[in-house]
Amino acid sequence: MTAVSTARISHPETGECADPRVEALVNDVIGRVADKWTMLILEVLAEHGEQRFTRVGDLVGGISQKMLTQTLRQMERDGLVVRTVHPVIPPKVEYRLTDLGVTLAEAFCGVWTWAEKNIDRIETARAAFDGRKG
Amino acid sequence: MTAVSTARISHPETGECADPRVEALVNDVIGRVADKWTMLILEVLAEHGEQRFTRVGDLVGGISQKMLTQTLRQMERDGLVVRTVHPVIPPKVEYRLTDLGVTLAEAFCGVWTWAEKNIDRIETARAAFDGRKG
DNA sequence: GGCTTATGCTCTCCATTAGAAAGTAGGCAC
DNA sequence: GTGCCTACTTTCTAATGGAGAGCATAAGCC
Repeated sequence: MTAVSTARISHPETGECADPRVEALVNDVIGRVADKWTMLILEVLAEHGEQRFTRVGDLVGGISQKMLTQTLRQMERDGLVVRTVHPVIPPKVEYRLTDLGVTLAEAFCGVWTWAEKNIDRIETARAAFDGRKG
Repeated sequence: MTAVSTARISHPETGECADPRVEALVNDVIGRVADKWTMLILEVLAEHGEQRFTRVGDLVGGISQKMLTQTLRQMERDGLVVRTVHPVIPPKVEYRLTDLGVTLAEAFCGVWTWAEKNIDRIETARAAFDGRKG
């Protein structure tokens, strides 16, 4: 929690952020990056290195081609991945993380480990909640 | 990257995950947790401690009441927040993070700091991309 | 007795978005 | 020619998100 407060550069006295402009930008970045597909693709590329379009889709699993194209394009725009087109027939396009993408993947690492460690607690909590209300 | 690989408990040789069942569950958890509003609410509660409904909405900013209710309910179901109803008029309901929620907030801390540190790089990358294609 | 205020939640309507499936391009094997 | 391969692209439909109104409740005021 201390860490989180530090991270947001907040004023503990007022409970408000020092710079609302910075806050807005951070929220915007979070809004883009905290996307299910972005996280999943990031993780796939971090784990498997450079991969081509179809392979990324298979590794992610359950993503439509449209979302795959869209998300990869957005990640390319944000400088998270590099798109390499090999002008051959049939077409071959490879994607790999940039340095920026790698650092983001590392930042998300804590969330992955958290998810793995706490799956049971979440399932338990869910079952308890549903038993109470559902 | 090493860290990420470790996180997913993968087989470096095959590039596949050891247990597809675990992978599916982790992906499911990530799917829920890697939500813009979940992350934002988590951060607000981590930074400001226990808060009531309207205050959470104000602190998050730009969230509709429907989404606020919905996301808080889901977080409660997943055991991330505790919902305390004070039977007074007008109604007063307070939300605070559970231990589980706190640990998740800490896990996300790295992403926040990453976002703050790399806003400039993202904006630069975006401008370059848009200059090239847009 | 009404009228206002306050709060957390719900409901309804409309815009945006995600997903499934079919289509496109273009060289190559048959 | 027919079909294949791959990375998209388009189209159509289903799901989701957001804005705003409504609801329930009761104290406070006139």
